[in-house]
Amino acid sequence: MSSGAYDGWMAVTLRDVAEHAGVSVKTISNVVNNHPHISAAMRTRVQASLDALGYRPNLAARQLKHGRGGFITLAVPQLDSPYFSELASHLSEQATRRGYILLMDITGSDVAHEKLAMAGMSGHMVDGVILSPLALTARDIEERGDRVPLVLLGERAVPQGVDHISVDSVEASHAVGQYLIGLGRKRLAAIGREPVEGTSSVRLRGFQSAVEAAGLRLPKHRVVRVREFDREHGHAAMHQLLNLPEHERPDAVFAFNDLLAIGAMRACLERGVRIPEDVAVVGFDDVPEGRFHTPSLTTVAPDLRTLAAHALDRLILAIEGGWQGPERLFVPWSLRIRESTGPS
Amino acid sequence: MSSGAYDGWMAVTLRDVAEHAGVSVKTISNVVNNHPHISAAMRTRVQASLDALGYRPNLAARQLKHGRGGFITLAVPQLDSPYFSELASHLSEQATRRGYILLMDITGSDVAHEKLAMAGMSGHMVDGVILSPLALTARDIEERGDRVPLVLLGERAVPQGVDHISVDSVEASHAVGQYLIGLGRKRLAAIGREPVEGTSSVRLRGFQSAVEAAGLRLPKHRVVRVREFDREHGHAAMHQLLNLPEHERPDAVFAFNDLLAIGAMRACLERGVRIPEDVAVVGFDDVPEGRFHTPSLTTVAPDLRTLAAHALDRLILAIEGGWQGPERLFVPWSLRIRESTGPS
DNA sequence: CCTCTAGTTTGCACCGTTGTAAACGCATTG
DNA sequence: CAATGCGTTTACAACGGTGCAAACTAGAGG
Repeated sequence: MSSGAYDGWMAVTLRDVAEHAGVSVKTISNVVNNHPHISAAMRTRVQASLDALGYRPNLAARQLKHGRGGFITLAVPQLDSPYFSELASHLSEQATRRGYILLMDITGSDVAHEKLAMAGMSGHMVDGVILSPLALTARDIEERGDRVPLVLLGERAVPQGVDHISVDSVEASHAVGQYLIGLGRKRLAAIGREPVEGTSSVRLRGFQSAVEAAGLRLPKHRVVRVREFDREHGHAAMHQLLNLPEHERPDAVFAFNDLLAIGAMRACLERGVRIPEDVAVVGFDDVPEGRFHTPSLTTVAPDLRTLAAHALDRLILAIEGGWQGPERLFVPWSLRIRESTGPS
Repeated sequence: MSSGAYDGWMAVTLRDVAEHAGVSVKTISNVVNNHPHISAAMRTRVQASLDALGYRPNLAARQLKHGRGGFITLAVPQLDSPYFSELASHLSEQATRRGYILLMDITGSDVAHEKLAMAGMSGHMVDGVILSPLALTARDIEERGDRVPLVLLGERAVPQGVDHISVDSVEASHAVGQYLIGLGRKRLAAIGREPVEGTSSVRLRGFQSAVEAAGLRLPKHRVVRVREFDREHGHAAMHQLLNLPEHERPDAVFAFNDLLAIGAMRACLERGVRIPEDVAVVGFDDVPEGRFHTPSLTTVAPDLRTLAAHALDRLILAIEGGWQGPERLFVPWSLRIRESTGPS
């Protein structure tokens, strides 16, 4: 081969070890995979050669042979958001513990990219996919051709026939609404409505039901639409709310994630609006940043560790052939009350 | 569900396509890799079969054949820190664009894990490693047996003979010192000294040189040691500084990363210390969180995009066999002045 | 002493793809 | 019309590892 990836360094193969130990290739393979029925003498002898040469199995060859790769893809819209990077951390750690390697695929909320990820990305190396869809519709997912094991995360696009894991946003958002109303707040607002069916619609539904159950209203102009769930959009959205006429201005805001909430709080500061005296703010996700923010942020904390565990349970079940049918799982959550809503 | 005749799920191989098109396997391969010297007629005919069957090349086989895997590992101590997740984002995106897939390996600043990562992790699939060492010493790195192409990031452990890329922390920290002194601050402090040679010693050196050049002092008790660079430790460290006797208490603090700074600011709030009036605070990294914090954080912004680009340039050079010897590269940085140090 | 088993070890084919070199056209030439 | 050449297609052998079944050990039993 021409291309000199110079450096005579050549990987040690089973053949090399076999030669060194003076036995057949298959025997080495047997020892490596510790098959039963190997004599103790042989085992130690082979092990010595193995160590001497520093053998490392070639994963590519292995997976080519028995068709499975040991890779799982996590496809998320972005990594540089604390929610996703924390999720990725948990998944990566737990996947490693279970003998899989987690690949990360950043889709950038691009439909084409999400479809590609869903199809198992780059061919046959990927045994399963954990997808947090943002752009994909339920139909897109239903109609996927490939049959790579798939687990969906998050609130968006819930098609039939696919495993789906999330926090129960409706319930949690309902609790947020009740909590704010319990504080005596009357003019509630929400930040984070999106154009498509997804996270926001679910959270809005729960929140709205609590508001209406209390005989209050959540008028359209106090539900602000955003394009992305980041600080900048939260910031802009809050300014919009503060531009409302005095008697319409909110005294409590539920932002559908923490980043939006943090942006919103910044806007309050700029306008001299006090938190929590003038406006109470609640987020969703419990990112570490919210705990150290001034004021610290009241939020819904989903149990990400459990989320990751469930996702891997279901995915590995499907990969290893024990899948019995789709499940819809919810993970625990809790409301973390902090300074942004004042003393309870 | 729909999609015609070929549905029974089995990966489509070159052989299947060859049969379908009535030509040899190699011809299909040629078309897929668009080799020269293929007649237009053949090309369209094969393409038709390719599309009809939905062929996807099997990466495992491909890499088994030509020995290279197309994978790069990024090994970082943690992902759930905004600095690393942002870095990972850039690297992942740029790696994909260059035809490599980025694997992430979270070492948890564990020596053994870092060594493993450095050795190319999981056998032969990984063509190169980008490592941000935290626990490894320069000797560990020098003595590595494997010869997997390696690029180091960050300030720690700079051995001979290995590519190394970072921001020039000494210079940047010097600038931070000068800036604070220029604001009229006299009792400077630093947060983030570590037990071992690394990021902190470099930043401390630059900062200290500026302080001393101005005829001031940076006494030991105003340089606080931390075990980790996170908000909690910054918080504790600042409390420690605020416990100093009145005349020793700092009027300016340089935290060696933004998370420490954010924790420190929280401590100030708790003690009723005003920022920037009583204490000016500066961080390092320019994480998005600092821009939206109250007060927003003055910090050193390294150019992560360039950092990622350089790292990949060097690594891919080594992988593809054009490496001429180690280089030490610095990426641009800038000082972002915000509320935590007041109007300049 | 020979057969039978059970326990070990081995040879071989094959996973899907591609490099190499040889075979096949087909058209241009002497 | 045969010789030459070029562009196109094909057969075959790898890459490294593992499933399968055959081949070899011994020790047990007849």
